[in-house]
Amino acid sequence: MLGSPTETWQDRRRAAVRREILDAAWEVAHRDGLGGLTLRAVAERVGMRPPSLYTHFASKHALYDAMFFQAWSEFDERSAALELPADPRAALHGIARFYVDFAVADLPRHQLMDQRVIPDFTPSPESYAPSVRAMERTVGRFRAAGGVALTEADVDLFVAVVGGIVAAQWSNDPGGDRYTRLLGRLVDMLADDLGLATVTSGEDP
Amino acid sequence: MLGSPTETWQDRRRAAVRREILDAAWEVAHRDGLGGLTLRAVAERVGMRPPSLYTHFASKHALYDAMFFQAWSEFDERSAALELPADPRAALHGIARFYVDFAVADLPRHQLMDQRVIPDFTPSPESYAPSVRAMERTVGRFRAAGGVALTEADVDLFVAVVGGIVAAQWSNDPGGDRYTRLLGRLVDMLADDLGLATVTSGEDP
DNA sequence: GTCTATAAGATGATAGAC
DNA sequence: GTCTATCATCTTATAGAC
Repeated sequence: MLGSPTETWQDRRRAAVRREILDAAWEVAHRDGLGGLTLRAVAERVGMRPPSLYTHFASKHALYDAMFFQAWSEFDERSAALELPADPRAALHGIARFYVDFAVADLPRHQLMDQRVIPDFTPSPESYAPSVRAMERTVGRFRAAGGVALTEADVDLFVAVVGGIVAAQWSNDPGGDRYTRLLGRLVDMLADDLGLATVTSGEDP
Repeated sequence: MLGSPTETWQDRRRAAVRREILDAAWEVAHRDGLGGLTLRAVAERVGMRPPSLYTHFASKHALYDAMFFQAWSEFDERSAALELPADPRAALHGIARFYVDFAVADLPRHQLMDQRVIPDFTPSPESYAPSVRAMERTVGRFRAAGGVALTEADVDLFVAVVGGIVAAQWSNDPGGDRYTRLLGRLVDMLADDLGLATVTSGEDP
C-alpha cells in the first residue's frame, strides 16, 4: 500500500476519485441491489461517462473486489476495537452479537461479504485477507481470554450456525428480529457444548 | 391445473416440450451456474431458437419459477416418503440429515431453493406452496411422533442453524464434508435444548 | 398454433481522438 | 484522464412463414 516516497504528486487525486466511485457504487447497490448495480448508474452518480470508470477499475468485478475489501476492512477494524468481557461465555455472546449486528445492518454489504450473489465473482487474495485477519484475531482473543481451547470444529460450527441466523433473518424476515432474537439462546447452547461455565445467562431478553 | 376434459388433444405434446426445456435448463445451470443460465444456451440445447422458448415460458423468470416449483416439489415428495424413527431425537437427526443431503447434492438447485441468487426473482405463490407444504408436514409429523410440542421459535432456530451448515459447506468446502460432519453434534445440541430424551447418540461417526 | 427471422434496448467492455 | 464512438452479448418483443 505504500507507494515510493516521490510519488505523492497527484496520487491523492486518484485515490480521491477512487473513493468517490466506491461511495457511488455503494449508493447504487443500496438503491438497485448488489446484483442490479450497473457501471452506467455508478458513472452517472459520479458525473462521468461509463468508459471513464475503466481508468480507475479494470472491470466491474474489480469494483466489486474493492467493495469487498472495504467491507471486510471495516469489519476488521471495528472488531479489533471491540471490548469483550473477561468471562468466556459472555465474550462468546459479545462476539456473536457483534457479527450478527454488522451483517444485519446492511444487505448489499452482507451479500458481498458472506454470500456469493455475483456470478463468477471471487474475491482476490488481497481482498480476502482482512476477513482472515479478523477471524484469526477473534479466535486468538477468545483463546487468550482463558476459555477452553477451541478446536477447528468448534470454530466451524460457531461460524456456520451464527451465519445461518443471519441468512434466515435476511431471507425470511428482513428488517425484523424473528431470528436474531434467538441468538442468545443459540450461543448458550454452544457455550454449554463447549463446557463454558455458566456465569451469567445470555444478555438477551 | 385441471384443464377441461376435452382438452387432452396435443396438450401432452406441450407438456412434453415444457419438460424438455426444463431438463435443458437444469443441464445448462449445472454447466454454467444458475446465474449464468441464458435462454440462448437453453434454446440451443433443446434445438430451438431463443424466441421460441417464449411460446412455453412467458419470461426467463417464469422458467426459473418452474424450476423452483420442480425442485421443491421433488423435495416435498421425497420428504413425504421419508421413514422417520419413532424416537424423537433419532427423528430429528433423520430430518436434518435428509434436508442437508438434499441441499448439498446439487448446487444450482440449492441456490434456487434456499438462496436469492437471481436478481429480481421471487417465486410465485404457487411455486412457493410445495416448500410450505413440506415444512408443515415435517413439523406435523414430528409433533405427532410424540416429541415435545415445538414452538415457532424452536422450528425457526432449527431451520436457521441447519441452513447455516449447508451454506457454510457450499461456501467454504464445496464437495467436502467439513461442515456437514458437524451436523450430528449440532442436532444433539438442539435435542438437548428441547429436552428430548437421549436414547441413542447421533448416528454420525 | 408453432416456429423462424429479425430488431429494439440495455449491459460490460475496448479503441482511439483530444 | 476523459470523452466519443463502437462492439458483443443478452433479454424481450414483433412480424411473418409454414
